[in-house]
Order: sequence, then C-alpha cells, then structure tokens
Amino acid sequence: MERKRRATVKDVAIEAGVSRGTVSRVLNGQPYVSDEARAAIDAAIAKVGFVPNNAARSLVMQQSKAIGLIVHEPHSLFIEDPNIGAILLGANAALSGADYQLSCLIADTPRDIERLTRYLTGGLIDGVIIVSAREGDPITKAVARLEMPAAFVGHPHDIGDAAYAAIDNRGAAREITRRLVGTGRSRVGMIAAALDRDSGADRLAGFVDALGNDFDPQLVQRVPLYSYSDGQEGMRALLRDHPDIDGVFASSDAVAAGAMEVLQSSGRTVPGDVGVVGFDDSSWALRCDPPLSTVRQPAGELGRVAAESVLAQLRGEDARAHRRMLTCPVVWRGSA
Amino acid sequence: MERKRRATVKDVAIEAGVSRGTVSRVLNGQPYVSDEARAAIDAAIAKVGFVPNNAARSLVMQQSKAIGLIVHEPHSLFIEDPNIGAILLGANAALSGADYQLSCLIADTPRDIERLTRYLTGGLIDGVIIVSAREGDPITKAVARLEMPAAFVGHPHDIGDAAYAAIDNRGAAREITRRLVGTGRSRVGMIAAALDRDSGADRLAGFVDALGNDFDPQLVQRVPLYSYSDGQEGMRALLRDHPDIDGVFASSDAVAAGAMEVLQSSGRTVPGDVGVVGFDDSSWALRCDPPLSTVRQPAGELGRVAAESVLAQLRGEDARAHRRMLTCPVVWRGSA
DNA sequence: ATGAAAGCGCTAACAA
DNA sequence: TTGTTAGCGCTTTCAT
Repeated sequence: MERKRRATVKDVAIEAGVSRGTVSRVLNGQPYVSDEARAAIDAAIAKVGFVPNNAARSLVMQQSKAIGLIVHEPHSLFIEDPNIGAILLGANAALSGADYQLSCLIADTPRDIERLTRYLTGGLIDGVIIVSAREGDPITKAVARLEMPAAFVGHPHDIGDAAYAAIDNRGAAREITRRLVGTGRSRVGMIAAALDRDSGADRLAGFVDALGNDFDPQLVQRVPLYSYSDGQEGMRALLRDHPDIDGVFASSDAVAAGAMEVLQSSGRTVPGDVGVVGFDDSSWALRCDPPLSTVRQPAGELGRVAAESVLAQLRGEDARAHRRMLTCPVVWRGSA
Repeated sequence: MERKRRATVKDVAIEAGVSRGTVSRVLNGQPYVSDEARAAIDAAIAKVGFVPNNAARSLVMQQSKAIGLIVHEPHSLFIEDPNIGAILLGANAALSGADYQLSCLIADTPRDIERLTRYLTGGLIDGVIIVSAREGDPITKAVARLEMPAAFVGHPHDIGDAAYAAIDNRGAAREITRRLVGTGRSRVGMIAAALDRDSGADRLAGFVDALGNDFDPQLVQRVPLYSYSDGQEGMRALLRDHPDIDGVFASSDAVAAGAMEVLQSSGRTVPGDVGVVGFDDSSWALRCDPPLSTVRQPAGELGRVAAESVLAQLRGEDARAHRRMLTCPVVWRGSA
C-alpha cells in the first residue's frame, strides 16, 4: 500500500516561492494577497496536487465542517423505513448548501453507541442530528452531556430544551380519524403500533381526541412495529373480537396494507364494508387496492429543518428557538 | 453557545501529577506504566472529563479509524432500495468489530461530489466503500486518484484492479430464467431495467445465456429504473407487442410487482397464464399475490465483505486479492 | 502584501 | 518506568 507522502502547504509554498502564511491566506480566500502571488500559488497547488489536510485544519480551527446524523433504528425498520432516506437527503441538501459534510452514523449495538460518543466528542464533528431516538435512549443522554449543537428529528419527551423538527402526529391523526368518521362509520378501531415511540403514542392520542366520547378502548389493538405483518396480526385480532368494525385507522401505511389484506381475505370490501386509513404516504399507499387514504409526512423537510437548526446553533443561536412542528396534509384516496 | 474549553492531555497530566507522555501511554494501552500512575491517570481522566481529540490524534497518527461509505444513488431509489440499509448494517457490523467508525456519505449533487472528494483526501477517513457506482462515475475516478483503500459493492467495469464485493447477477439471472423456462413456458420475455448499471446489464446477459438459441430480442423490454411504475410500463409494452407471452423475468421485485399488477388487470392469471419471476427477494416479494419467485440478494453480506476488504487493505493486503462474487440462492414461491 | 513564528492536542523517539 | 521534546499540517497573530 505504497502511500506516497501527500503534498502540504509547505510544498506549495516552496513551489510558489512564497511563505506558508500566504498559501494559507489564498486557501481561505482572505484579502491582502497580490495577484501574482495568488496566481503562483494556484499553479503550485495544481502542480503538486495539494489537498488540504482536514485533520490539521480541524485541529487548529476547532471545527470540522462536518455534521453527524445518527440513526438509531432497530435493524428491520432501518431497512424498510422509507422516511429515513428522505430525511437524509433533506438534511444533506441543507448542509451541502452551507458547505458542510453530512456524515451518517449508525447506532446498532451498545458497542456502536460507545464508539459513537467518543467519535462525536473527538472534534471531527461540529454538530449532530438524531433520527428516531426513543425514550431513555442512551444516545440522547450522551448528546446532552456533550453539549454540542444538536437537533432531533421527532420529539421524544426526554430531550429537555434541545432543538427538534417533528411532525404533528397527534394533530394529523386527529384529522384523518375525523375524516374517516365523517364517511359515516360508527365502529372505528385503530391498530396502534410502536407505542414506545413518541410517534406511535401521539398517533394514538390523536385518534382518541377525534373520537371524543365515542372512543372505545376495546377497539384499539396494540402491535409492536410499524410493519405489514403486524398490520395483519392487528387486523386479525380486531376482527376476531369485533367483527362489526367498519373503520380502521392504522398507524402506518405498512400496517394499513397488512390490515387491508386481512380484511379482503376475510371477504370484506374496502372501503365498502370497512374504511381504512394509514399514515406516512409511503410507497405502500399507492400499491394498495384501492389506494390508501393517508397522511403525508414531509420527511425531506424534517431533515432540512433539523439540519438548518444545527447550522443556526453553530452560528450561536439558542436551541430553544428551534423547536418546530411540521403539519402533515391528509391525502384522500380510495380506501375510505 | 458558551462552549467551555475541553480538557486536554495536559490537564490530565497535571491533575494526575505525571507527564503528558505517560498519559498518552495509558490512553493507548501501552506497557511500561506503573500501576499507581495508571490509577492516578484513570482517576484524573474521569475527574476532568477528558475525551481525546480525534483531530489531533488523526493528524499525528495519520489515520482516523473511520471508514466512509459513499452512497451515490439517484434520489428515488435511495429512498426505496431496501438493500442499501442492509449493506450499511453489514458493513457497520464488520467495522464495529474492528473498532472502526462507519461514516455514510451521500453523493446527491455535483457539489456533493466535489466536497466529498475533498473530505476523503482530508485525512479524516482511512478508506472507503462505494455503493452503487455507475459506469463512468466521477466518484470512481476520484477514488482511483486518491489511492486510498477502497472496495466497491457491485462491480462496474471501469474500476480497474479495485476490490469489490458483488453478487453474481448474471449467474443468478441465468438460473432463475432456467427455472422459469422449466415450468413449461415457451414465450418468455424480460423487463430489463437499469441497463446503465452493471447489475441491470448482467441480469440481461444471464437471461440471454439461459435462453440460448431460443432468445428473441423482441421479447426484451427496456425500462430505466428498478421501479414499480417502470414494471407496469414495461409489462404494458410487452403485452401490446406480444400478447401470447407466457413468462416474464423482471429484473427486480419492484418491477415484477408492477408487471404482475398489469398482467392481472389485463385478466391474465399468475402463474396460470403467465409465470413471473423477480430479483432481490425484497419486501415486494411477499406482498405480491401470489408471492414472488425470486433471487435472494445477500445484501448484509455484501457490506460485510466490502468492509473487511478495506480493513485488509489497511493492513497492507493487495486490493486484487479482494474481488469477491457472492452467489444468490433462488427462492421459489408461487408466481411461477 | 508578506514572512516568521507560535501553537492547536496529540504521539513517539530519545533520554534519563 | 517516566519526563522531555520534536513534530503531524495547518492557521493566525505580529512584525515588517
């Protein structure tokens, strides 16, 4: 692996016949450099193939121009959750515009978490975006301790005054449930997934809000994950206990798709016998037949807002000024 | 943003009453440190809340213990491709075991690519894994120029002697096409997506192999992306030109799902009238009705193998010793 | 407008 | 076994 020594500012300085200080000034676009010097240095840089060493630069400038995005997601969901990709892309777009590098860090095992906290404190990262943290998440605690600019995507309740960009799960759940009820349903149930996450809990809360006095806890079926199979599971249970059910709010599109499959296999029609609505407006929504009425998550926007919040904190703004709740429009299709 | 000055080795040294050299030795687990000194230093580290500065460490050690994983994926696919997540997790697991940090870098715009090449050369990254590069990819060229340990996931044809971990797209395509033909089909077509990628081109090649003299170029419908909608598009075209078709190899599960939808809407039964097979064994496969016969991609394994290759190169091994082709088992279900 | 020199936080070679 | 010291590659006063 014959790594040949990389050119340094010194090499450039010698080649251009100037001092390292002047080279540095050119590198950082500072004024007070003569045109000749600038030209000579540019030529020298090209000639020796100089690329600045970020480690050295980070060391002296105490900043790296890189922002970490931590994904702490259970295995399976990470692989299937379409929002993560969109959040990443949104955050990247915002950071890229400010010439910051996005570095996505995975927290999969306890060992990862430990290494990560060391990495974060190490000075190679100026700020951090945390995606899908759960209540009591060790990452949350570590970040709080580090006191570095941070923004959460989502809003677990134990993040203190930290910045966050979240969607209004409760409001959106309330609204789509109302729409569902408005189609003339009287026995409306819910398949409530991921109640250990703020998103899951809030969607249930919105459902309860919407039903008001008509809310019947019996009609809520709890399942662990936002998954197709848990949707099937939940729907089977609901059907077994309440065969007269005529509306279902599934807490994600994947769950809704699973529920629809079970409903249709049981001989019921959608939306004729049972109206179904989901949440996410993911690729599942259009694949359902009929296509799913659901709530659109502005995932890219979440990433963008979180990234901009970190950037603002880097400029000295207070994290408390950056707690944003994004609204999600209902997308009404054929399933209810 | 009152950033309080972080403790340094010097602070620890003073607190523990030893020299910085000794602190450094403890930090790096070197021998020749007395038990008293070690104890005093450990206590001091805890007391002043010291965390080593990676920028400084990287600078002097000329290595950062971080590996980049570049995802250069067109917007939409990145969001939906389930393999990416699995590759990431696989790579992370391997690197984590060696105490390396995985940093996933997104290449979305030309600007990203430029910033990325600077970042890579900057000394904050010791090696790189490249996912889903395409022929003539600027990232590929940049990495070649940098001469840093690298491994590709997939094998674009212009990567020279670089290491790669790829699946045997051609062999797997050949095998599943043979299985499809073996069910007694005589007019077998293909919806060939992403022919600008090695994976897409190789799957077509495998299809051609399998059919041998029976291959009819008319029965190949080319579409741009591995997507559901392109699958629908492709199937419609095939049906229009060749209504007597009785078998279809779709170059991905998403494409197959779209094709099945069109077939069934046209009144044909699957697998009765037309047998359909896909590629990936992604979540689409089980969502189809009947479930899809397809090829399982060992995505996590790909990530793991690529990561281990980079690690090996870091230890001085030759990249040419690390070109691995992984086989993919056929998963036979009900769609053919 | 430019050069000289100090120093960011750390490791490693050398002395002791 | 430990302390001292010289850098790693860069930016940034302070002179000039």
